[in-house]
Amino acid sequence: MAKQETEMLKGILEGVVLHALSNESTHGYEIVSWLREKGFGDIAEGTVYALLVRIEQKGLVDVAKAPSEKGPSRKIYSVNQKGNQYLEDFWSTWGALRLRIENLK
Amino acid sequence: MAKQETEMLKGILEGVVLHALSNESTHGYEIVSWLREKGFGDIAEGTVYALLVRIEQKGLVDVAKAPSEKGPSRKIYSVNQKGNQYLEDFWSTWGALRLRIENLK
DNA sequence: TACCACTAGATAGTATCACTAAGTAGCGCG
DNA sequence: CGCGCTACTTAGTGATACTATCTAGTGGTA
Repeated sequence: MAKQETEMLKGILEGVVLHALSNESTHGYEIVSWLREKGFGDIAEGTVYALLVRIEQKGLVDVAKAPSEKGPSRKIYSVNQKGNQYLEDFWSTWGALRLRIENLK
Repeated sequence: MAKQETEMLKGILEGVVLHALSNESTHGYEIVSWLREKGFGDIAEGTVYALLVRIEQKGLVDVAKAPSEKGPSRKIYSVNQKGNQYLEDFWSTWGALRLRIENLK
């Protein structure tokens, strides 16, 4: 991936994934393919799984185990109250930053 | 500063400063106050100076020494060819990312 | 059976970047 | 002389995305 994009994604990817989970609780593998659909195709799987562990440890999501027809059991992540609060902050921070950047040009 | 914003700035601040320098070559202290004007008020001085060293080492800017009426001599940074290329990439990366994010909502 | 492809997740180590905190240094003013 | 402003430097920290590799289960196929 382009190095610039890698750095820009910092602090953003977490919000993006959380946003996805707030629409529909699901598991890591599904998130990865969802990201690819949304144009974040170059993101490494390892990055996503690490991120999921992180938001779990921060207490932003609840986790449930679910069996899979094909493959190891899944971990289903769903955004909880704290996660929704975080998500709200994320969007407002993003909006403010976006505005300031656009005003530069 | 809010932790979310700190992370979001990664990879962006560099482009912002480079953009400022492309409009007018100037020195670190001036950049800091320019950033404050533009709404990036919470950015620590140390951060800016470290960033300037970085882009200098990357060869994105040329540096000239200039005396100051009041205080130690200044280092005047000006964007060179490589820096302009980097800046172009920065804006295109930013534009693409911004679009993808906005499309999520 | 042996192998491969796909699903699903974990882990160890690295690089980058913004941060805090503290310092150096020159100048003018009361 | 001490204070405030200008101007830059440095050491150390924390967060995050990266690469690369690993474990594991299921089904298909030569």
